[in-house]
Amino acid sequence: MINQIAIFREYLKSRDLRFTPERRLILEAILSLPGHFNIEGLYYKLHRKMGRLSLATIYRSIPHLINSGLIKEVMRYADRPQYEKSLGCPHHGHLVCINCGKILEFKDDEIEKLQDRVCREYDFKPTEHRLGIRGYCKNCRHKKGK
Amino acid sequence: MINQIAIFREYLKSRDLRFTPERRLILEAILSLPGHFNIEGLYYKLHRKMGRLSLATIYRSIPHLINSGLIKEVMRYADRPQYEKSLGCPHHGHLVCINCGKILEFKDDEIEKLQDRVCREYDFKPTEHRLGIRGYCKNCRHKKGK
DNA sequence: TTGTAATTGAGAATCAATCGCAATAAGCTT
DNA sequence: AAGCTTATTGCGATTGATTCTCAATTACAA
Ligand SMILES: [Mn+2]
Ligand SMILES: [Mn+2]
Ligand SMILES: [Zn+2]
Ligand SMILES: [Zn+2]
Repeated sequence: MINQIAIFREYLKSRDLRFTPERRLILEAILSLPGHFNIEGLYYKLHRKMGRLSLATIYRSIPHLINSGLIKEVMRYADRPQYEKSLGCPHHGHLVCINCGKILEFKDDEIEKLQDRVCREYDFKPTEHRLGIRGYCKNCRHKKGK
Repeated sequence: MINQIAIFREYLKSRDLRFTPERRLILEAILSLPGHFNIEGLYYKLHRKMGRLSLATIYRSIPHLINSGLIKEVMRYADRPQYEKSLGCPHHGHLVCINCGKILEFKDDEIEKLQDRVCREYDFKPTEHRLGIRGYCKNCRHKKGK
């Protein structure tokens, strides 16, 4: 995680941007978070811990964190975009339960390979891909009703 | 397409909803559209053709069209959700060019099978899935720059 | 034709995200 | 260490898509 802070600092410097305490706090909060997160959750976490940190500042730093490769947007199914750490976190797809909201992650190299094949077929140079499956998780499908 | 109107009418009746001229016009406009569409485009198409048709009415009928299986939301990458006809349109993934905006569609049964396998592994009952790949299309990748 | 409950259009309301700006401060240069 | 330049912050105002409110209309079954 100290590593990621260094990466962020370096990224900022390379673009003539400043490494501010606010940006450091935002990144640290994200790194200490377990799974996915959204702006709202991040704001409350930071706002609770230390008094003032503007929501606008969080919104403004998200693009920088994405461009530096530290986080990525993973979903936009629901109301708000969801993000997750991307450095050191292998690419994966998501199973989203539309009943209880639980999100399962899965990794499948074969699918990734087939995606590459599709891109080759179309002479398409991919930069990002998302595979999301919605439905009912193990618990919810067996609870009752279909 | 006459078929789809019948389906919509039946769906509405089954839920004690009314088959209004506005709903018919909205569905007809969608059916006459070639590919993907969004609310804004639909509104302008309908508004141009025939004077008054409220934006609110369009927003209100989208969920009904989705629930009746006639359309589905396919993307939410960009600013606004994109929809497409779903009846008689086999499931497919999307290649979205982040330079020119072009959208290519692809179909891959092997990927679909692997997705099913993943669902089986997790005892997950899928209702919908989306595979989106962003990057540079054939033209844009060869134009200039990387 | 009548009655009832759903639907419409228009504008108001909501709410996430962005913007504008004056005060602040990061970080380079002496 | 101090000064300078320019990016950044917080705050409130603004935007813009979507939803809501409500009175007037209308589908549709009896
Ligand atoms: Mn994930
Ligand atoms: Mn499509
Ligand atoms: Zn569940
Ligand atoms: Zn392109």
